[in-house]
Amino acid sequence: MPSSAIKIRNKPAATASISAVAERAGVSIATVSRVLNGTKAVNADTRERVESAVAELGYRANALARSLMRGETRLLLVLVPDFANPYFAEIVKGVESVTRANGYGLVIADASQTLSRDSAALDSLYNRLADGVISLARFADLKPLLQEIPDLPWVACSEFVEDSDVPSVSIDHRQAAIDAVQYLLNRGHKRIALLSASEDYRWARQRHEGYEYALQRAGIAVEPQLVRVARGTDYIHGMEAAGTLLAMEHPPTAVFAVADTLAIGAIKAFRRVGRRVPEDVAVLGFDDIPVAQVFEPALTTIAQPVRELGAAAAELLLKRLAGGAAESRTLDHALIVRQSA
Amino acid sequence: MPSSAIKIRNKPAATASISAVAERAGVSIATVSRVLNGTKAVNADTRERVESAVAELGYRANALARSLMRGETRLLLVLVPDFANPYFAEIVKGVESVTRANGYGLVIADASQTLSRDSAALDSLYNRLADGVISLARFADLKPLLQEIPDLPWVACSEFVEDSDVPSVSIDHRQAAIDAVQYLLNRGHKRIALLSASEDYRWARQRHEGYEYALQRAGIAVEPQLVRVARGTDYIHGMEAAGTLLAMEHPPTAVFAVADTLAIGAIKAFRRVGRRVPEDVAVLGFDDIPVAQVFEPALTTIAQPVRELGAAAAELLLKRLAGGAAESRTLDHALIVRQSA
DNA sequence: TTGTAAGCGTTATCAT
DNA sequence: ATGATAACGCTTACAA
Repeated sequence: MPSSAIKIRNKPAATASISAVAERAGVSIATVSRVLNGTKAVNADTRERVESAVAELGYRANALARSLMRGETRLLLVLVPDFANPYFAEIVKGVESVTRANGYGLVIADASQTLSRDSAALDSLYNRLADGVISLARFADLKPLLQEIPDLPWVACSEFVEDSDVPSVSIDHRQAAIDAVQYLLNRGHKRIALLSASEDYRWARQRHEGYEYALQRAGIAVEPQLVRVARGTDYIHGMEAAGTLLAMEHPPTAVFAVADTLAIGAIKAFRRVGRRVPEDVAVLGFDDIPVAQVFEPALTTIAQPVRELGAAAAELLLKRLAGGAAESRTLDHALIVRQSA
Repeated sequence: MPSSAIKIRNKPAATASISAVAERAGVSIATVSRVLNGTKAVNADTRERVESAVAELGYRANALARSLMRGETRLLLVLVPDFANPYFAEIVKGVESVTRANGYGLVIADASQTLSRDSAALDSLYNRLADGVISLARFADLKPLLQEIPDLPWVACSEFVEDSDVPSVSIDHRQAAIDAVQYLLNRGHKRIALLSASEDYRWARQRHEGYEYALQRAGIAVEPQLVRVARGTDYIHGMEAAGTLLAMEHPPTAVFAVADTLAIGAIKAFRRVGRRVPEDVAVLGFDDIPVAQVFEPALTTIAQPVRELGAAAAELLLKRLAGGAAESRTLDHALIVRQSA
């Protein structure tokens, strides 16, 4: 016995292939394939022989070879712009609940800017590895991405692709923003600021539009100084962007943030300069992320049916893969009134 | 299962194959392969012909076939127990930063309980699809998982596998807990409660051990009533578990929570019954998640080098794939003092 | 330098 | 019911 007592590699032969199983069971590889897939009738005793050979060898079919033959991988590619965002995480869970039930696996890939820029990367990594794509990627990244994986069924979730036949699942971001601002108007606010995010996200632009529409509908002029665009969607970006808001000559009495993280950042910034929320400034968020209800003041916000969004996107894609025509869907949002506004 | 109505297995030249390129360029497929991979010298003009044929046809090599031949996929499987947890998300980012630089792609899979239970699922979905595995899965799920993908190099991150040669990357959870509790002791606290999580997570157990050790070392007896185990790691679970803590006859003056989410939940629960943090009860968390510094009071907590954890795990695995011996690593943690304790 | 051909591990189409 | 055998799209000796 060598002293290197470690190396517990019980698998001496690398991997058993189908031919090894066939040999051991004394049948042809075709028969093995049949019992594995239950594709055709096989005698009870031969089936048993094959099955025990499989067990003894610890055989597992090579997914690569199988997919190559079948022309399908039963894998779906999910493009996520930011793992750290719980919003996307929830959507993925929704996606997974339906794909798993249908025997599909998920390949989740980071569709961050770096990847989107270097178009070849995505292709060389995942080309032909998935049967379809569900994308949560930024609007701005979507088109280049789409070119990279052209001949695959796509479904966009939360975002959408203009001038294309890519179906999408989303809430009506514009209408949701209108509802949010209208709520603030109803509470008597006249000077309402917008804390927006990069409009590389289509939803940011749409919420922005809703904000302006609601204001104009109420006969209130949109003041450019009241619109701040955060450099990202983290708490810190909300703090930054909201920082100077209250230093204005005529500060806003309410703020509509296009994301809860930005809203919380803003609240934090306001507190630092001694303002209270909602007494001095009302703050309304978007997304209803988990902290929203635990933060103090608890966030008044727009909730998206995140899980359902993901599930619907998956259903759409599966339907499309099955040859059916998939139509875009719009799901309902809801205004959740808590304490911050 | 599909309702066998229609089997549209039409592959009407959906994608150009290597032979199409060869034909168009007037060369053999071998030559095409060579210019694609730069594996051997090719005449300048033939190379050009091939390249333009590739461009015209929009040809992209089929990753499946290529991997089947090469015996490697250049894909790494990352097992994540919970997408919604930003802690794991950050680790994945760390992993990605190094894998991307080395030309490896990531297949991120949900290693939730459901998947771990049904062992066949993991195998049938991802078998042979990855060259190696980085697992963030729960300790309790790890072993069954490991059996499913036996002949693949594994690296555990944050968790580890006892009695195996699976290398791991982690901080010293036990020592971190000792540091945390010692800090509270130094501040004069004698009655310190533990808010723990399911010990399906090995780190939960280790932090628990550290808690007990630090107390005993200080000559303080461990009181079972002061130890509460939350049913999960969400905010709500922290609220639940901490709820009755202050209703005790001799309530604790400080709480050490094994996760920031639990800590925040606890603070929320304490506030509900009119207690102030840190004046009435000090609360110390773990992980330093993004909200920790924005929440009020800002969380005193133990920070893990999350990004580095992921990067180190990836480096370990890559090294192992390259044939080298990979050794487990322990990274440093840090106590971050803010306001809650 | 280039082409021929033998696999890689499956599934699918024939016969038998 | 079972067995040859031809794909699937690629890489890589081995020839030419």
